[in-house]
Amino acid sequence: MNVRADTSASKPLRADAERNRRRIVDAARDLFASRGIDITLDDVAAHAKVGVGTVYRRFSCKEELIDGVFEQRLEDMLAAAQRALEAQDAWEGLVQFLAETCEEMSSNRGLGEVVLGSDEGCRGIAQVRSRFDPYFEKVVNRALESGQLRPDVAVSDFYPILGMIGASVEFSSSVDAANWRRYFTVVLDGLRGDGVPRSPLPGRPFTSEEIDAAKAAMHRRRR
Amino acid sequence: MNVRADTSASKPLRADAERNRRRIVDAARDLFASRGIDITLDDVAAHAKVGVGTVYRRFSCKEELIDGVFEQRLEDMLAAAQRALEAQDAWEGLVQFLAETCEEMSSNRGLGEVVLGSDEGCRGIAQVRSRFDPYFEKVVNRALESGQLRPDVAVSDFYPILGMIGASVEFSSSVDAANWRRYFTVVLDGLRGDGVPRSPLPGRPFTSEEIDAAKAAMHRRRR
DNA sequence: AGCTAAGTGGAGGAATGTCCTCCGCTTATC
DNA sequence: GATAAGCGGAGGACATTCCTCCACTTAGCT
Repeated sequence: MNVRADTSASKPLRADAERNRRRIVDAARDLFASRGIDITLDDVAAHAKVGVGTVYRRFSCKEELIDGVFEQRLEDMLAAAQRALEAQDAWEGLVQFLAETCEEMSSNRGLGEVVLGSDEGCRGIAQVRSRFDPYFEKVVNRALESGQLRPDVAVSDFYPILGMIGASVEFSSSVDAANWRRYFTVVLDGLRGDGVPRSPLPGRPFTSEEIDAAKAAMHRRRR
Repeated sequence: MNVRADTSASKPLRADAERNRRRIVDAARDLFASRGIDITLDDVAAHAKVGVGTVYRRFSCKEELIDGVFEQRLEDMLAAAQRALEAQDAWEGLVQFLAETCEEMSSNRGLGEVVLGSDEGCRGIAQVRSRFDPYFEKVVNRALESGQLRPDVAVSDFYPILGMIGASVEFSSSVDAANWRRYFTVVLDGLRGDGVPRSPLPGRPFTSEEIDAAKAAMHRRRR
């Protein structure tokens, strides 16, 4: 394992080097979004159209790149949690936050892996997450207190629950990228307090051909 | 890719060879259950305490081994579906079937991968599955007709739904292998028709230390 | 007891993939 | 136009997976 390069204030990069750094980060963002966090720095180099050496000179390991790219995404989630707290209705706020997050996960494969993965080696992410947690806790507690969220769920239950919805996002992605909303709705309805009305399932179920295609894609992805 | 060895009636094996074949299948069953279907035939050989050559002589590729091991598990699922049809209450039947299947998935990591994966190269599995499908369809339709299952779900929705519960099983497995039941219950409550009463969530939510441990384990599993 | 076909083990080669270094060349900047 | 900073990407080191090969062992027959 490598020693982390010094990211804190060092002398400014030469203009061309700074330009390349940008291209690397952009390429990494794209690749993390489309292929998840299990990409190699060599992939990133090819996609950014720079040599591998250039990537390794700027980012001594993948964690630094993950940190650089996803810190901003987590800031977005934090902002979404803050907005959720401002919603008039507690349940609406929670749903809005979860929907935004899942939406983001469906267009960014890496995000789910980061949210449900370990922080270690990613200082920036760990730091944003620690600021995020109390907000999310408030969002959940508010919905609990209003009685709209079933009383026997807890904040920590939302990790496996996000993981579940992430799985349906992944399953759907190769065939109909919006279909996860059906299963998201099912889960929300399961989380509702008694007496809160259900919502109809959006979209339509998969055809059996689509199921086969989705299964084959899952199989392929595993390689 | 390899040509499939002839599994159909060939001359009987010598006693010691037959004994070894057994040990290989037993080892494969254990490994598929504990580590999923992404194991190597070399792993199987080591676990069965035979040489790799012996494994390759009997099973020309991993698919044959998967077929041999999981055909029986799918037969079990088929039997569970038949039992579900015999339950007095349609909803109870469906829940019972899903619970049995998820239970099995939680103690057999490979099963979920086979159920949600592609059949290709696994004749036995494909064949059992085609017999299974109509029974399951009946189980679901009966619950739809009784009004206990929400009217806007379809049979095909149960694939992504099983995938979701599988994800919660995986997330829970390293910390508290029974915790998936909470999320299973949430999903079931989301699938209920209006007017059918909820069930309380079993178990307890994860502590935040357990969440960290589970996230780290997910991370590690991805390697 | 002895013969032989069947079966065995596991070293190791081929193929692939990932990580990362090194150094001769290019270029921004003063 | 000098020079330090930066660049590219060939390729070495290492790991993993798949699978073959063949010298040796053994079951089962006579």
